[in-house]
Amino acid sequence: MFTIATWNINSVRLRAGLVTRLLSEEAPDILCLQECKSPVEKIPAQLFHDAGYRWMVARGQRGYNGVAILSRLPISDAGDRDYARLGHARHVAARLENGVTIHNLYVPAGGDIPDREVNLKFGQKLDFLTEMRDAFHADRPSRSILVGDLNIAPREDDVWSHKALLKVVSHTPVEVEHLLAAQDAGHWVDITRQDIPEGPLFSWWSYRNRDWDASDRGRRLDHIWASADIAAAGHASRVLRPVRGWEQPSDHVPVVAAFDLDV
DNA sequence: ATGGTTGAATATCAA
Repeated sequence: MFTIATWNINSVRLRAGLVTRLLSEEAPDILCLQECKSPVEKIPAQLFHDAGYRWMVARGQRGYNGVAILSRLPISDAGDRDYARLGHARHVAARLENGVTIHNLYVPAGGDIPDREVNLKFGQKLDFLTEMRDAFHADRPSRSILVGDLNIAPREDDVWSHKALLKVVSHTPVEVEHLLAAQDAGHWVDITRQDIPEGPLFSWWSYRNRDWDASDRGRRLDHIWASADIAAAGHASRVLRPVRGWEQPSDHVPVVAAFDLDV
């Protein structure tokens, strides 16, 4: 058995202390981070190493984006893809010794206006998802886990108000359609919803709310998927809501799952 | 309809 967590950390250097707190309190075998906002060489890898996470596979750039996989189980670098040719550090993959591949993704947020004719970023988001679909169609994943900030809340109960968010980027029908097409192409199973089929499970709350907890205007943007061949091994999903209340928090909280597979 | 906050890098851009 092993456990895996995904967390958009919104600066791995500013929040290195929150990362070590999570490693200490939750001790996932693997932690996938997004929005590290750091070149790889400036990620505090030694700190994580000293906390028992001796392996790291990462991609980074100055100021924006950035993804990292920390692990206390041995992992090897399994490459990356530049979906939609944006030149951004938004994907990295690692492989466990048991042959399981971990994909860590940070899908573009997509800007404010959900119309690719007037908002370049929205088009890039859709293109990114289309290329994910095509890649999974060309090479159907097996013994694979895909996690990350997918920046889309696909279901009605993945947002605080389906009606209010239908025209808000992250919950528009065209985005949901693109996300589900990528999921279907890879025969990916949403492990969080396999475990917890109904009800709100928000993983993100805006910084712009006076009281995130009381108003609870959240969205489920962070996901854990598994390829169909290993989906039955996934269980014990959790969304760590209290982390949003930690000192100087990220606007996202970790999502966790366990897999009953030999390591 | 609007504005609200945060981080990186240092004037804005991205989220």
